[in-house]
Amino acid sequence: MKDTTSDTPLGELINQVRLLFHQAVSTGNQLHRDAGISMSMRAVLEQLAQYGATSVPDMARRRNVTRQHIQQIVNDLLEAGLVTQTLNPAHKRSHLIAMTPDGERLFENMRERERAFYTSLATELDGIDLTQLANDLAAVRAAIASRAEQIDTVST
Amino acid sequence: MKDTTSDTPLGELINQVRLLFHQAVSTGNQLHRDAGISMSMRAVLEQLAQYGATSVPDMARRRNVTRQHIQQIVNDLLEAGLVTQTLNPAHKRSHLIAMTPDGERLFENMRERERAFYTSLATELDGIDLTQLANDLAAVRAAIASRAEQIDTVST
DNA sequence: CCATTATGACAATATACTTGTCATGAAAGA
DNA sequence: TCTTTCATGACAAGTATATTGTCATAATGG
Repeated sequence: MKDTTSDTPLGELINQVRLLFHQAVSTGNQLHRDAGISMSMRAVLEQLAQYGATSVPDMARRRNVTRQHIQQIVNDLLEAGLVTQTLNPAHKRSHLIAMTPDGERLFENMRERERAFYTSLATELDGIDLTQLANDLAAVRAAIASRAEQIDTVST
Repeated sequence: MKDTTSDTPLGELINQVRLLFHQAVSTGNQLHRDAGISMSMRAVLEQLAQYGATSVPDMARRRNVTRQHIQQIVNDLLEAGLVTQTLNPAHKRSHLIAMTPDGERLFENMRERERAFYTSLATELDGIDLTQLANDLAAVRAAIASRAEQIDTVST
């Protein structure tokens, strides 16, 4: 079973990254579908759980996406009552986003489900150093990003 | 510099996969933007270059996506004159998709550009076994996919 | 104080997909 | 052969993740 359509190592890696990305999003959404939570919303909740109350622009900067994108997700979470706006001592206009008790409860449930799912994969993932894998991917990404900056219609 | 928002190895891996996926798509589009080719179109062209003329459903099966999705891309490529429909000896109704000379020329240009880009990354990627990385990702994906099948509102 | 930058709010667009439907042509079994 | 089932093409709409653009206003920094 050949899943590749590429003939260069990097091309093949990117190909696998794409496949795994879609699998992960799809499985993640499936896992949490009854909670009405998308993977994007999950990512925002995770930041709040990990770093505490954060402003929208700061979350965007941390994830390297546009503030508008985070704003959309946060608006959905606000509507769902999973986060609230609190005063930002450092900014009068830009309030901090914080999890509500409901949000915390829901997120913990999600984590529980994920833990169970991860655990069930233990056998299949035996022999793969996931942390090393993640580090290598980060290195590849950094390399690509640094070169990509230099592209400026350098076409053939 | 911490790019993670996760605290489990698998979660962190998925996180890096997402980041690299977006970086790759964005860089790929940037690299080929003057050619008017998206990464989806590129993937179809690559299949045709690698396997020769193929029917739409077969390409979809090979990439594990819906035939409708491939059809959309192929329609765009047809409109751009980069591929044509040829008679399928094995099927009267389902024609084969083949690259036109224009398509082949364009694809070769793209590959040339990519090769140059990859080469410029050699130093940064030194010490990383991209092939091993790709294989490991494929294994992780297979593990997730096999478990995901079993999810059926197994919520907490 | 004034110019620049940051934020929020709103809108539109892009990309890579999916699901759904329907007519028809092809394949497979009774 | 007949007929039921499956595959394909054509078309439509929707989803998920994210982007770019614009505008008014608030905050910051020289």
